Amino acid sequence: MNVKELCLGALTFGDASGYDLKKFFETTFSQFCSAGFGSIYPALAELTAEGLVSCEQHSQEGKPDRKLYHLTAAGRKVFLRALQAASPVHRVKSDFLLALYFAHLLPPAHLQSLIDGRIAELDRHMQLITESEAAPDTQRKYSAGSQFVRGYGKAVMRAARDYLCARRQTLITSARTVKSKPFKPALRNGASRAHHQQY
Amino acid sequence: MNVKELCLGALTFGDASGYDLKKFFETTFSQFCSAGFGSIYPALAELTAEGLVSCEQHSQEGKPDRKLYHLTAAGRKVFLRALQAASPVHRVKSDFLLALYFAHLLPPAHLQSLIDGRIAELDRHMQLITESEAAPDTQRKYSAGSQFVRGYGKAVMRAARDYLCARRQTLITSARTVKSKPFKPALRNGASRAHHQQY
DNA sequence: TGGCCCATGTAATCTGTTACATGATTGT
DNA sequence: ACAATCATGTAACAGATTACATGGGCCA
Repeated sequence: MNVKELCLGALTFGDASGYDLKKFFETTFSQFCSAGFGSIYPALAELTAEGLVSCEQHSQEGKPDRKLYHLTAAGRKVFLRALQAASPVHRVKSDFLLALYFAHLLPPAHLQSLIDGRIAELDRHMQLITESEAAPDTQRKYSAGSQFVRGYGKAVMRAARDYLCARRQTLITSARTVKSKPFKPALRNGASRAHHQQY
Repeated sequence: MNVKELCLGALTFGDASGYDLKKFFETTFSQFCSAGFGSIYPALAELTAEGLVSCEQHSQEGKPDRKLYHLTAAGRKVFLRALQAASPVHRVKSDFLLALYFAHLLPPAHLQSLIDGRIAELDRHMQLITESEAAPDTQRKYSAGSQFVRGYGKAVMRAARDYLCARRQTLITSARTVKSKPFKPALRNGASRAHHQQY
């Protein structure tokens, strides 16, 4: 799913401007995707050219003009097709976990702030979900799918938070001890047939 | 963290070829990143040109030649610096969750296979982690960081699995009922100042 | 007065994916 | 006979990030 399809999907919930879509992605879709203006605006232009969305310009007092985009019948069809055709890949890209993997190379203080920061981030994110559940906004908030995904997010983040809290100290102390005795085994099982000078 | 830095990191555990690194990323690093040959080989070439890794060619009988890469002192320094400088972003990109968000637009059977498939994937992944913990391989497997990350993965995946199993039926049934009464509220709070024909 | 919100867009750059090209060996 | 493993690479392409450019209103 690229930004174009993401925009189509968001527009199934109603008309919106590029600016609105960015906000929407940041809040409602933030658990599983992200997109910046640099990809949203070109995407909307292309979708308009393809006839998958229509666009109306609106003048506002004291604010810049807005372009309100609307999903066309063709756009809806394309989105539904894409939704069913896409292989449901779930991918995590985390410099946080990468850093933790190399705990033995990091100062304990850095490790600590890394984990504490992540816990705070998780708390903030879970808080936002809870608030969005409480606040009466649009009907979309109560759709089965959105409820399910919010629940999923909370469950997974809660587990992450619990794990981080429980194992935090263990990691920091054991990383410190391991640090003193460095090891460098070969990455592969087969014995290396040549040797390097720098060892 | 890009592929170049990822390669440097992997090479802190010992010398390896591009092919080895791919395997390594697929197994050990799979929880938080991924990389294909198309990025690994160019990355290694660039790192060699920059003097961050050194390279030795090895002839093998019955197998293609291998280029064994070795982290230089400069490379190690660059990696440590990058590791501490990087903002520890944790990002999820999931067409699976996106699809579930639009449960009201999908046939129940499709929804079911989506969730069942994901559960199977989680089981497989958790199984792989458990196996890698049991199998005695290199010392790296027992480093504090790798243990921590494996535990994290298992905890989070377990929570995801539990949630999916518990709410699966609820989603499928309630998505079906919502489907019959479509709604289209505006995406933003402010009332729209113009109207479209296609409604 | 400084910074954030609203609002749209372009252009350069970075990064990674996909497909192609080659080729011997081993297992089913 | 066919697929998989081992092994390295290139080139075209897709996709997204980043920085830039513009400009009024609002709040502390």
